Amino acid sequence: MSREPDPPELPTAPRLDETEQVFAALAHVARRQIVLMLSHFGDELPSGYLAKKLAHSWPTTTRHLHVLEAAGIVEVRREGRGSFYRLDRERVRRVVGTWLDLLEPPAPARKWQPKGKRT
Amino acid sequence: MSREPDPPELPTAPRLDETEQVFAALAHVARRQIVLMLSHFGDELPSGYLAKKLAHSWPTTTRHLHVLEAAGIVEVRREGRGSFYRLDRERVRRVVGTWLDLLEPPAPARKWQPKGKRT
DNA sequence: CTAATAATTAGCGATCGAGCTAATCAACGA
DNA sequence: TCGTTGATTAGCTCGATCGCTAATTATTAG
Repeated sequence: MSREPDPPELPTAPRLDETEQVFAALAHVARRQIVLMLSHFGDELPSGYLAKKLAHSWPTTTRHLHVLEAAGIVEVRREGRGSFYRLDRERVRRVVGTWLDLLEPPAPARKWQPKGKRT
Repeated sequence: MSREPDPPELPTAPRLDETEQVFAALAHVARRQIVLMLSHFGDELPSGYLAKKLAHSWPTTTRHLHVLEAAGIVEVRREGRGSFYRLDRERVRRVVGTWLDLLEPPAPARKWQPKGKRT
């Protein structure tokens, strides 16, 4: 059975811990700024460049980058003495977007009513 | 000039501290659960109902609700000895959604290049 | 080899967040 | 009035997070 050589774009629903990590990572303003900087650039940025912008010390930025990396939000490519970070836009969109979609009100908008009060 | 008597739905861009509060509030799984419960119900839920579901003590739930309220994500209505919480769906959608939209790549996808390396 | 640059790791102090129990407040029912 | 129920407030502890400086690693330049 050789239908598709590789499922190319099946955006599986985010796992629970994925959601956890991504939302936790995005909770800090510095990390959201990093994400936006990477996004605005479209490509990859070196660690030092980000560190300079962030009004924090470089090691602090490094740690934020680690948090983002652990959450799968960014990937790093090492070359020479440089570290180049790249945003996984899809992942952020998928995890956050999917969660946001859950906010749509369900069909008939059930209403809570006090227990044991029937009729 | 009487065009519209009242701007009915001008979703102003989220303020910076709004984004901060909302993202911080959504960073905790229990609070995201509360939001989803409220959303799924469509209407309002009493504090005790939420507390029972959450596998935490009631005071802990109370505090989570306060965080959500401070972020403007939920509103509370007191009646008798009950507290009824309601979700502000629009606010969540607006703040999170707007931020998510910033992730769209800008037009030509600029690329970073090392400084002082011209030509 | 040595100096300089890019980046991370180590480790510290301060603060914040989240959980709990106990105490308190407010409204209702008997 | 008195007890019960719904809910919050007070106060504590533990652990995680965040920021920093100093030290370390690794690569490149001279």
